[in-house]
Amino acid sequence: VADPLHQTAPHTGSSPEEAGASRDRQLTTGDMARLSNSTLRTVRFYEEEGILRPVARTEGGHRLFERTELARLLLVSDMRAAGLSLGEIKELLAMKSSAESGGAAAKVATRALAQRIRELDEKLGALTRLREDLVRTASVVAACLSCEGHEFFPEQCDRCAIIASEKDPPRALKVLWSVGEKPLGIVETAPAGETTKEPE
Amino acid sequence: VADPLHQTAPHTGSSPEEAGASRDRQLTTGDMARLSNSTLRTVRFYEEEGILRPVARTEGGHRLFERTELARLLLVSDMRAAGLSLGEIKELLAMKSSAESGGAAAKVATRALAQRIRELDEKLGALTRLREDLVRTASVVAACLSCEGHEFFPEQCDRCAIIASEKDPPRALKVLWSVGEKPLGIVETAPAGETTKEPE
DNA sequence: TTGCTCCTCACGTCACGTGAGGTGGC
DNA sequence: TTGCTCCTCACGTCACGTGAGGTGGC
Repeated sequence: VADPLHQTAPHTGSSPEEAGASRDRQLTTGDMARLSNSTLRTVRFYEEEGILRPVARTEGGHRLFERTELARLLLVSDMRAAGLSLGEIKELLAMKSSAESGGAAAKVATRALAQRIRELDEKLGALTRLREDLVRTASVVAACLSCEGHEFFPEQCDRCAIIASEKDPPRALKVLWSVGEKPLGIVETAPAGETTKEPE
Repeated sequence: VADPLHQTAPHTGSSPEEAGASRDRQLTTGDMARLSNSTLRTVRFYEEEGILRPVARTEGGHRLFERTELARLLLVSDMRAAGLSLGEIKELLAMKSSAESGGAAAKVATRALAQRIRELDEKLGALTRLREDLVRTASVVAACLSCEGHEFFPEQCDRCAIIASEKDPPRALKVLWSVGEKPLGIVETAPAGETTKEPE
């Protein structure tokens, strides 16, 4: 909802010609964060972790990055979003430089990449199944939009014809729409009669 | 590699008839963990968070769960794997019980589910793009398998014909296979001559 | 001179992991 | 009686988030 970084337009200079937003100029920490949709803190943290390295600092101490570091950050961000830990990502980044020859590096990299691709396929499968489950759930729940003052509503929807007639209902429907939950504050030893006020 | 829970067979009793692994028997914390591929700690943590609730305890203090709680745990696990926070998941789980009528609940749920489905689509897109990038990278790197003692190897692979001839190379190739990195221990002010020992 | 950007600590948070030390049930 | 399972604290970890207080550059 609220974006983590002040998402103002990056280069609101007068003319795009002279505004200095040109290619292959060095990037600040803020540029890196904006262009990768991450945060200042993340860029600095990745530097601490040895994943990114600024080429220089201004005399004021501001970091300056090459554009290749942005590509690196973008790859790391995507791999993090795919669920890899920073340790696993570091291994991938270090594969080539820790090999003795090109052939050795290629062998290690081929294996590792194939493994990561298999894992991505598994994850894509899981997310797709969840998606289908939610889609089917939403289409059933849409039939409840006109449910007002129904005798079954909060506690016994599973006895309602709309829900009960579903053969092989999606899991999210079973979990979200079956017996209502009372997550906290259940008072089982409460004296009966205080709960419902009957009109006198 | 090593599975987090001791993955022994759950019910190694004599005959499957009498071994008591039947349907709708109550589940222990360990059953819940095994059947959801999570851990004892996670099940307990979800109880602390109000997401799961055991129906009872044995006199020894062991938790007992209904089978519906397993479905709940499975849904929560999948949503966590999809990147939702426990706070977001709790909101989804509480939607129905916090609504006034069936229609109101359905309205809230329809909106929320549609939103989550959109987010899943975005995530699926991102993971698919990463997958394609890795696949293309692997297919290029496969050509390096026979690279031995090459003049360009560690530092100048981007000048090698195999790499340079790629028009629009995948990002992972650029990051993983361009100029080699020396992540730690760069000594720029080192006195020259100590690094390489020349035979006398 | 005024904002906006970036800096360095340093403590907080989220979702668990990982023992320590003890009991339970077949 | 012996294992294996489960229990309750309680501290650790990973990947950052979030101020506090200060400087920088157009």
